[in-house]
Amino acid sequence: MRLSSMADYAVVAMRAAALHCGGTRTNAAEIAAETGLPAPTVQKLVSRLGQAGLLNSVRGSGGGFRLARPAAAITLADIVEAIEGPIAMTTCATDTGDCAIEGTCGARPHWPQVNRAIRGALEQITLAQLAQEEVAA
Amino acid sequence: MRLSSMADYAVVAMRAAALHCGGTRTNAAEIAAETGLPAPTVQKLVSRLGQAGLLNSVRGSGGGFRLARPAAAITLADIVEAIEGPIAMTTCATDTGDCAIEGTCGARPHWPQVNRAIRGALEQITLAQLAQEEVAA
DNA sequence: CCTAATCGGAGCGATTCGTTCCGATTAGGC
DNA sequence: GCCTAATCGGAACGAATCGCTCCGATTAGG
Repeated sequence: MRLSSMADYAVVAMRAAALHCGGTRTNAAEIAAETGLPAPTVQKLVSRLGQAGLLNSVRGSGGGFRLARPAAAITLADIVEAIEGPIAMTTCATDTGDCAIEGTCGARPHWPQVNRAIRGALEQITLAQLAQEEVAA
Repeated sequence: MRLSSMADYAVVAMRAAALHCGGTRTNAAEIAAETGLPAPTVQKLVSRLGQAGLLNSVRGSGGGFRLARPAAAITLADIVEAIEGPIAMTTCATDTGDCAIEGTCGARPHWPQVNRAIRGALEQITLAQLAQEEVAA
């Protein structure tokens, strides 16, 4: 019920990237300096975020990355899924057959409902909202 | 973003306990047999759940435990908090001062809002709903 | 008073997570 | 056209948490 540190840092890093909203490319070192996160960790984060399609990255000298979509079109659910994989409370919701009590688990049919509720809550928070200084009422 | 196996099992165990709704005491071994969970694990679960006040346990020969409240008055949030502690996406939401980037973390003011949304989603699911065979629309 | 059964807490092993380092790739300068 | 420098991408190591199991404390029943 607590998201991993990597996902936590990813949100912070994405917020920092969003503050470069003018379309100017930034790089991992700059994000690390602005956020105070360890530089290698930021590198790993942008790598994962790039694979997920949230960041467009350019390699080589003078390269860097920028948001692939407007900040308003990126939600917390997108960022969390990019780092942690599908949002699911239980393993049985995504994988099949690896649960020993699958046969007798009467709670299983109810998990999709819970997952939808959680995911819906995260989809309502956009990166644009997080980029604001003040918290919305 | 994925709850621990212990919390997952706790939900299954609590559901099994709720099926003994007639007020009859059950014991850890019985729950283990019904759910297929390892008996020692069930013992640890009921211990934690008893401390949290969700189960009333009676020790000694012929002892056991039963729900401390009606199933409709126990929510997923209660069970998860009993096993995993306070529901919080980030550590900075509960603890203070242990975050290295606390000063520069602009995302921090927004986390309470997220936490409330998640917790609200879990509070809407009661143990009585989980005890039903069919999933509610 | 003794025995048996159950809850409660402590210890160990395994898996995952987080961090760090090194290689592959590409733009810029000579 | 070639070389250099800078950046992303993936792989390996160490640490911490989590999950499982065993043993002791407590209490009802005989």
